[in-house]
Amino acid sequence: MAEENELRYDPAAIEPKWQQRWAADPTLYAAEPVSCGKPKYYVLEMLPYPSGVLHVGHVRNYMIGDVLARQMWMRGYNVLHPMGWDAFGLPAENAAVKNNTPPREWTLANIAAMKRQFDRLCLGFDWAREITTCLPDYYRWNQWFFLRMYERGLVYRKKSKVNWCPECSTVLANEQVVEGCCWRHEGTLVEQRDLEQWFFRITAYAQELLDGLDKLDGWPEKVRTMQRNWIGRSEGAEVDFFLEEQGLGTKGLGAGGPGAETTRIRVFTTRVDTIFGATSVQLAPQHALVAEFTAASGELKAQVDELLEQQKKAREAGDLGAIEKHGVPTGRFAINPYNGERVPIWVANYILAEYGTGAIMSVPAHDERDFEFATKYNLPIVQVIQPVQNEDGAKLPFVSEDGVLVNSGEYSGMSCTEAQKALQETAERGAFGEGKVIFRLRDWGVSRQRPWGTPIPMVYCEWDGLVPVPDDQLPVLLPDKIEITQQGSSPLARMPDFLHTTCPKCGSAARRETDTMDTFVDSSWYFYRYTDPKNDRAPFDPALARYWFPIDQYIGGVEHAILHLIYSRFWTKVMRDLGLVVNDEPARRLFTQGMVIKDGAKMSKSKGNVVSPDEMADQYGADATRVYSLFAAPPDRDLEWQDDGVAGVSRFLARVYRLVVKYAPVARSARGSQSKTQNGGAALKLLRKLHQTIAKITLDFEGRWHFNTCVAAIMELVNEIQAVDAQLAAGEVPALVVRELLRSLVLLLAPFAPYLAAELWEKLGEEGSILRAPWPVSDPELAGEEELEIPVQINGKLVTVVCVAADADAKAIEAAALTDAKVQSRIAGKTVVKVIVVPGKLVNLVVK
RNA sequence: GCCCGGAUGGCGAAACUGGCAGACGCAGCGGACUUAAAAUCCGCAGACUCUAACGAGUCGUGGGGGUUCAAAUCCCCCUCCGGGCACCA
Repeated sequence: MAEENELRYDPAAIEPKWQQRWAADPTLYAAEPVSCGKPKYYVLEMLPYPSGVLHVGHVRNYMIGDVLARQMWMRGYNVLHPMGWDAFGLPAENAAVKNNTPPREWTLANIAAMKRQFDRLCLGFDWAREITTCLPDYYRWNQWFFLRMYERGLVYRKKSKVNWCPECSTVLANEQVVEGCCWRHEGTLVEQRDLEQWFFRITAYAQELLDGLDKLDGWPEKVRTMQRNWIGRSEGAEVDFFLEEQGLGTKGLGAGGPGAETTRIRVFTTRVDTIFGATSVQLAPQHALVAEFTAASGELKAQVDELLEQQKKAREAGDLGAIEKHGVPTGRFAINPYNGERVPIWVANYILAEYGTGAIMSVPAHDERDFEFATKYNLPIVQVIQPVQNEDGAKLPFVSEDGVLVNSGEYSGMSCTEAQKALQETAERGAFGEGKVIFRLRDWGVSRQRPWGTPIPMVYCEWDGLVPVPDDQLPVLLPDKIEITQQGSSPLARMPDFLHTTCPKCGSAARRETDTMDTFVDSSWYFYRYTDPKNDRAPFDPALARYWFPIDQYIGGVEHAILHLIYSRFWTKVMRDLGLVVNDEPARRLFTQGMVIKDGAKMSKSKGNVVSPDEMADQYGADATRVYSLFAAPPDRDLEWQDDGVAGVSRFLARVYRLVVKYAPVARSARGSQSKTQNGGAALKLLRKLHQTIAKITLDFEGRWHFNTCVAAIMELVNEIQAVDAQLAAGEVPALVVRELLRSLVLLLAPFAPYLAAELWEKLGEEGSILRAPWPVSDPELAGEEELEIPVQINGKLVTVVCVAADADAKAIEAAALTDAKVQSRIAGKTVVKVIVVPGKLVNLVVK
């Protein structure tokens, strides 16, 4: 038996010791070569932005991934568990202005600090594969991809309305605008500006991105739904209404050809079957035709300007949906191509120029919004669909799709679906429309007017125009010294050394593109670089990517559901089409962890409720911090952080330490082998509990990831061992059993509390690193109970519990229940109507 | 408005296929050890009622209804909280 003073658990001594030992052997966390013959497992947590201030909310997902990685190592998988830094971005520029430190210096210092924190928490990353996106050996491949995509027409430049955040002093992608505000600056309204911008043609993959979601059954339904909504597929038809030339009736009918757009108005509708009920055409204020109308009428122009102003205000208020509908009649008319009906053309503030064709037909009888508008402005309402089931007639059948057409000429009598098909065919034959699928998804605007990002590898030459930088001139390096300014165009444009270059084609003086790429470009493909991080001839070796991809388990916050997670899906498809990868999707399974809450709010610096992992580790140890994070709630749920809880876990770890150290000499003395059936009494009970615990934890790892109940199961096991301490101390439990118990206990604990487990592994005299020790296997024979306690209910209420043999059949259980004294007294004088016996579970007597 | 989650003791939670509700832990209470305290160990602990006590009974998983021998779990309706989407034609 060990001395008292050896029994004190001191993480401050144990943890640095093992941290140092493991740092000296980086192969411990390294993935093995692809030829190792083991099954591969790629577990990845989303790479962090190195902000320098880390709280326990940030590290929760790394702990989840780390526990998983450690268990997979022990189960004999070739595990890839890398980490890197999403190191470009605005905070570095802001810090640069504030502290007068270059962004690069600030960023690299933060990375060093965060890396130290990660190591302290024993997050087992393969640092040999570390990537830092702000370094040229990484971002040159952003440029390389940009050029490949440019060659394929997947990158283009155009002038367009873009979202401008005045706080960031740069353009934002649609995905980065949340409720009209910048995603980084809550409350800062995004302005609309007209700028020349670079775009990635993500819309070319819209349908595939949508279809792929059906196959991603390892992703949370919530994320898939959000992406579906974002992509926003609508099936319908485009139809031309003919513009009535003033005084000339329907000239231009069926014309087409050049100039045709001035004689037609193309609308998009998902309900072409209601077209006979169209009583007006509504244009967005920005519609090209509106400009023609207003040119002729100053009064109309003033009215339209007012509509534009209302739209702008609503957009700035962040809620275009709440705009009060206003419209103005243009005094012009359009001709319905199906029935020649003459309908007025209006301009309305709720029509979006950027969706569909920027023009709609208004069918008040069958669309709630059109109904509202028509009622307000006294436009006619014509019903053209008769619902199959006549609801109480007062209500208009706004959206009924299972109706029959009426008042619709030759189409009357058709069902809505039949009519849609027939009407589309007619339009196509008459060349005044077609079936059309449109998406809400827009192309990804990637230009940023900031200096701390990947330079876009393009050159403007007076003679050759836009010229891509040739591959052999990559990377286009950022200047060493960047002078940060917050206003106007990108600071890079004011740095002559960067700006001025020569044309790669003709050699004459030329000017570089000074916009940089959105940082989401960096994170769209980083996980491929981990497979081959040092490659200087290609972004990665396709053979390595083929081995490791797709990612088996991706872990991160749900806030990236439609940013990073849609961009990286797009990127994977592009890379597949470039022949670099064979997988269609980057990650097989996605896990989104819950938030960490403190004092009722999400942990954040601005709320002042952050808990630092360093402080926790100082006070209770890294192991206790880890185990608490996993024990307090299942990983997918929000976690309410309580320092007292960490203290409790720390007490538990101290108990484990004392228990193992106390009986380690017994375990070490064990010799020979013993048949598993030879044990009885306390030894048998302990072995049974042990093997039940192994089975439970193994199952949880494979299935539902309820790591909180895994920890609880280990606690139960420890409690049970401790309960027979007297017998253990008296030597009543064979040394071999003690050895198996302690050894397995330490192994089960190893993924959760790696430092403590390593220390105890050594104390048990075990050879080799516990990081690669095989995961214990549950023996079903030992895990099985001999006797079971069967609850007995009368009329569904628990009365007592009877003990029966584990293999007792229904008859035996029923007999045991009926002969029980308590049961007898309860059923005396009554009739047992029915007996339900569920072997192994319970007995229920129905008594009258 | 629409679509996802969620609601269980004083608190975090557990109950995996409908089968003993509250495992495990925090906070709490009582005891042992100690001159004392800390640490540790042992025990109690959903609410209510009855009983001097041993015990016994009733209620109980946001609310209401239903299915079933049996419901935290399945079905219908409702409330509240969190998240996402929202004139998308």
